[in-house]
Amino acid sequence: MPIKAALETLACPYASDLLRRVGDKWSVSTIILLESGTKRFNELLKASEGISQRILTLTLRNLERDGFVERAVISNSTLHVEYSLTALGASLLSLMSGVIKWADQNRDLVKDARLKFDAIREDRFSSANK
Amino acid sequence: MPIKAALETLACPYASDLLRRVGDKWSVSTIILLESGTKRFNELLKASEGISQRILTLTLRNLERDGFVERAVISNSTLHVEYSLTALGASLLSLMSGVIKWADQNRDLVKDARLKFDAIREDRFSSANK
DNA sequence: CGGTATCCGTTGAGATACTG
DNA sequence: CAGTATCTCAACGGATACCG
Repeated sequence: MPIKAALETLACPYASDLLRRVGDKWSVSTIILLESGTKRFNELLKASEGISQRILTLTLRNLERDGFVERAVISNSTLHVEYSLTALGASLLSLMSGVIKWADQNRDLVKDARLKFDAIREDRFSSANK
Repeated sequence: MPIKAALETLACPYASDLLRRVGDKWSVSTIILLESGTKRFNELLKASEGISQRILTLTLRNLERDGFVERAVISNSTLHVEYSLTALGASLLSLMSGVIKWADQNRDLVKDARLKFDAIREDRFSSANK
């Protein structure tokens, strides 16, 4: 039913918007890291292997902007910033859990499809490439 | 439970992969267009306002490669190509229907969060920009 | 009709160095 | 500690022209 509605209004801008936000390289893994509770910037940095400081900052800002993540500066003597999921972020995470489950259940089908597709393309161009 | 598992294996590559594929500009709307049945290339082109031939081709190739869409060349006198969802593609679409529903239900919360966030940033930089 | 080839501007992402 | 600044490279997306 939601799909029919989306079709009638031609495309579904809100879902596209969401998927583009969450379809970047680090957003989902960051949200997942925050599932187990509040984390500091450097905790997230260490837990996300391969991310740079700059990209983590951008990722967190984007998530914060959409209301999925909350940033709290703890006023101590030393600089201390804590990130946590908002209620909306937790809701998003439970949506993502469905996606994760689906991706896991169907990963072999996707893998096989790719192998098959790439093999055919390989055949088509093998003479030209050689 | 799937999230816990994903956390333990550190990140969820299959879901990230899926979201990046489906997080591009045209994949979801293309899949939605194919929900109502087989479509020809130019039907999809006309139904997707703003897309170019090249991008539609790339979008369809990617969807085909992952096994979500099937391409069939109809051997008539004139060139005729039909695209349709595979079973896997239909399954993906029903997953996406959940995403579409969520995005629709929470769009105001996201919108408000953005307005608030942007207003604060505006304040912070208004003196510098003026 | 259903594509490819080419070019080109914009955005995403990483490395590195510096700072309140 | 938690960022910002700057630079660089690659990927994405669009315009246009051509082709079997």
